[in-house]
Amino acid sequence: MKKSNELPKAYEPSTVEDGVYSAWEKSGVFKPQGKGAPYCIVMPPPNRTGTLHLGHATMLAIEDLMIRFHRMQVDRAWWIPGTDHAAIATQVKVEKELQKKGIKNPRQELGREKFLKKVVDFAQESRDTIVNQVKKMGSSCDWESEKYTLDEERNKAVNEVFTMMYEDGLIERGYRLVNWDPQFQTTLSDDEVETKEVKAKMLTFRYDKDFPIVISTTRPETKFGDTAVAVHPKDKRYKKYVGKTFTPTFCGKTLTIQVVADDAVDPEFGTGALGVTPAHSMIDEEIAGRHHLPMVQVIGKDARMIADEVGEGFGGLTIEDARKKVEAYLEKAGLLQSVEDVDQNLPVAQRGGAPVEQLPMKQWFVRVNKPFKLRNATLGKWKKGDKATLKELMIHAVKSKQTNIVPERFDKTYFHWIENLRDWCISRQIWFGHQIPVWYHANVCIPKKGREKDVAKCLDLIVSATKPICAFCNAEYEQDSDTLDTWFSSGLWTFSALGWPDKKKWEKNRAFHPTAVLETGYDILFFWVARMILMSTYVLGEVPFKDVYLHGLVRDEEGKKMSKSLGNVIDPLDVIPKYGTDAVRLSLVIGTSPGQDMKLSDDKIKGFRNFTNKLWNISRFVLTQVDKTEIIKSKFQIPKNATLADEWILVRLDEVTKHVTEKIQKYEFSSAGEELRDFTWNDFADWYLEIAKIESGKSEILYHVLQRILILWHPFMPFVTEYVWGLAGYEGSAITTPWPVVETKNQKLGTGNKEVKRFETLRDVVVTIRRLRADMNVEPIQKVEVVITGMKSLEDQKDMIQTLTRSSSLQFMKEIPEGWVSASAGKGMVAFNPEGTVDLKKEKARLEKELKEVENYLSGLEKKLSNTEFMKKAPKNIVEDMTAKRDEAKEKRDSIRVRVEVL
RNA sequence: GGACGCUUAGCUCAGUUGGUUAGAGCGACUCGUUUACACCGAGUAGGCCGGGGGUUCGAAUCCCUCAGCGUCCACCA
Repeated sequence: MKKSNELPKAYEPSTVEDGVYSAWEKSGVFKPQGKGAPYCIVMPPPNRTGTLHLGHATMLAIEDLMIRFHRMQVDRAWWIPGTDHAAIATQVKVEKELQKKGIKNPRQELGREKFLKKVVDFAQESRDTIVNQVKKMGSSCDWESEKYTLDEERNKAVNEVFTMMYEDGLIERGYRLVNWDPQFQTTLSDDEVETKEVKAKMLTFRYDKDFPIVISTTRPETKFGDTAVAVHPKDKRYKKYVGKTFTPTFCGKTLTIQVVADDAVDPEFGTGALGVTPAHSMIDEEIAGRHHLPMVQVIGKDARMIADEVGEGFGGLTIEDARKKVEAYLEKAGLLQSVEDVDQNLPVAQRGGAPVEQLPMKQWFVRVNKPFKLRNATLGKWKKGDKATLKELMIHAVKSKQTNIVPERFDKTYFHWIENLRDWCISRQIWFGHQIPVWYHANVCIPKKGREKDVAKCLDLIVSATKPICAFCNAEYEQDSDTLDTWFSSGLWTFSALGWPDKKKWEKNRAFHPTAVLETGYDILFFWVARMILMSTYVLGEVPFKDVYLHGLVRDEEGKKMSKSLGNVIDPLDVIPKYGTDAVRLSLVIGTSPGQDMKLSDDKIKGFRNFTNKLWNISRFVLTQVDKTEIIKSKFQIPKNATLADEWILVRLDEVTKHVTEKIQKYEFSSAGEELRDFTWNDFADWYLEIAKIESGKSEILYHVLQRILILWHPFMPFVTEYVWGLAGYEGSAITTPWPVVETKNQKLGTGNKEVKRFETLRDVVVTIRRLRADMNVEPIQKVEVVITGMKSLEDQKDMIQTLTRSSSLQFMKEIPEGWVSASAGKGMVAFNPEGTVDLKKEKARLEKELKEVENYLSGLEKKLSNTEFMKKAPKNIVEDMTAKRDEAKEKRDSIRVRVEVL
């Protein structure tokens, strides 16, 4: 072990961190230990699309904090790491990379097998990078239980749930309108579609000159697919046409247009008549559904016009070209009434940004509004066999507080999203992902011998993880080529990571589910959190996690989103070598609040780097003061010759310990860290350490306080605390040291406590003495007078001042005025005017005013405390607090009264 | 259009079912380098808590209203 005076003056994180981490990893402490209460966090799996960003770093810092805290509370803490295959995101990434290398159409050119191999290789590389970064952050996760959303076990879970849902009628195949991304040739869920504001032209026109109704649209090219014109039922202008059918010729194509009345139409907008295009607009599809209108698709998967369904000359055109051509046609034919420039919200793909088309397609859907028979007793509300919908389960999970969202206001957002939730399209036309476990019967039936009559019984479709064999004929089954939405597998994450559906593994880990908390950014509340609740309540009948902690997004100094194109990205791997992991972690945890975006700057991280260095130097100093051979390893006890300063620091230490513990439990990490920093820097380093330089015999206390500080800081800054722990020679390692439990039986803590007050007054005196020195010729006696009135007698004052100043080498006033209280103070003297030098009349007036205020305050409190209704519903601690405040105010009132009388 | 959030010191933000004199970090300014630390210490200045109204003995905090900024959802065809 190095001697502390040989330690470098500044903490050098880069020489420390890797060694500390690998020592932890080797010792096996990341695995759940002992027999405490299960405490499990399943890590939100980062996408295997490359590298981690600060959002991930935030997630890791907070989760590691919670895990370490609970591990030290001797819970069976288990943090399961993993990565997400991220289906479309990863595939897109690889396609782009391959295109850069000159392969224009990677999927066509390579074929499914070769292309998938490329994606899998890339995903593996990403995984290795990510794991490295996660370790760099100091994350104490159990690497031996690492999972992947696309590994074999997770695939089993996916197939199992798919089958269950299919059997329950919750998954069905249907020909419906879906979001289609023409760029990547796949469907998208509603959540993967964003809107972009663009300038558009709104045309007001007739289909042809004989058609009686004028309509408006920004998408004239889709009008080939119109099958109706809808008007409001009460609109007098169009009443005579409702129910009639027309056959106008629109740009060379004959349409069949019914006029229908529907409440969804706003009579005030445009002409009050809406051309209904069921195949290319969700709203129109709904209207069409109500009136049983046919659906005519005019745009194909390639985002070009379908030749058979449009007028001559329009087939094969791109949407843009067709739009221009329709407009030109209408104008030429004199059908165009007006053209107006409008702002339009264009749906675009979240990834890639291409405009999304709404097309009717045969796809797989999860039905969220369909009642089904529950397989388990669910959420304590439903019995096995009861009927409910998935939506109802999702709502009840949060309404009943079985899952708590922090901060609470996101409840509303969550409920609102669920209420508007439509069936979830889960099939994707991409290759990378869980292939849909559905098999289709080949068209040609070649009957097996003797089963000729049964051929009619051949099943068209079988849901199965493995290739089925037809009982009646020799036709082969072919698996659906589509894959599942990536969120389908992530929805199962909490329990699939714990081994479900494997019976043995699941039974072994059953106690860890529901997991303790899900910590993630609020931006994926819908994508993921809601779907995990859906899956877990459906499959297991219980919530996936007890709490949800949502952190804010990390933005740059100007509040902009960090993005590569803006060049304002702070890469965790850049700042970690510069300032150390501990500093980066602190800057992501302190000065932030849940659900609120945070701005991060280099200066902020630098500030916390300074703090880690402060802690380092505190330790260095303490270790020079301590002769470890003298320190007995038995339990720390307050020395018999303890001074007031000693008692004060120890009382504060317990107080801070208690507060920090409570705050972490309440997810108030920032506040906990701030209080701890204030104590460490202001109380311990700047004040107590200074006294310890002069007063001897403090080594035990110094050693004890340092130990406690290291423990309390450990979840926030694991590396420096662990390293110092070792240097200081404390028993074991910081990571496994039990969290201190503060005895509060005989020692009431809190700011109202008399003892604490006394010590604090004492500290104020010290501070004032320092000020006195600084302002030696200014005589700021009045301020000192205020401090002295807090003490009971002159004897007390003398005693206290002596105690204090013994520890001070400061110089004080040269001459002591008559009548002042004086005390020896090391090399000099310190003096106070007990009466103060204030104007007595002014002072009396001031006191009377103060008295009035206090009396007022007191009567308000008493009024409230005598209010029976308030007393009934008010929580105990509030009442206690108010009572204490009342007593305190009473005391103050009495003391002021006395002083007023004297004057 | 609906919902949510933000507005507090020059900057970044705390402020716990209303409580006495509104806090911290950074920055600014003054002073200080003698043995833990200049990645330091001791101090100082700086606030009509976005505007207006209300409830209350008492409001940054609760209610109403207006304004600016931001986010999400839905979308008008």
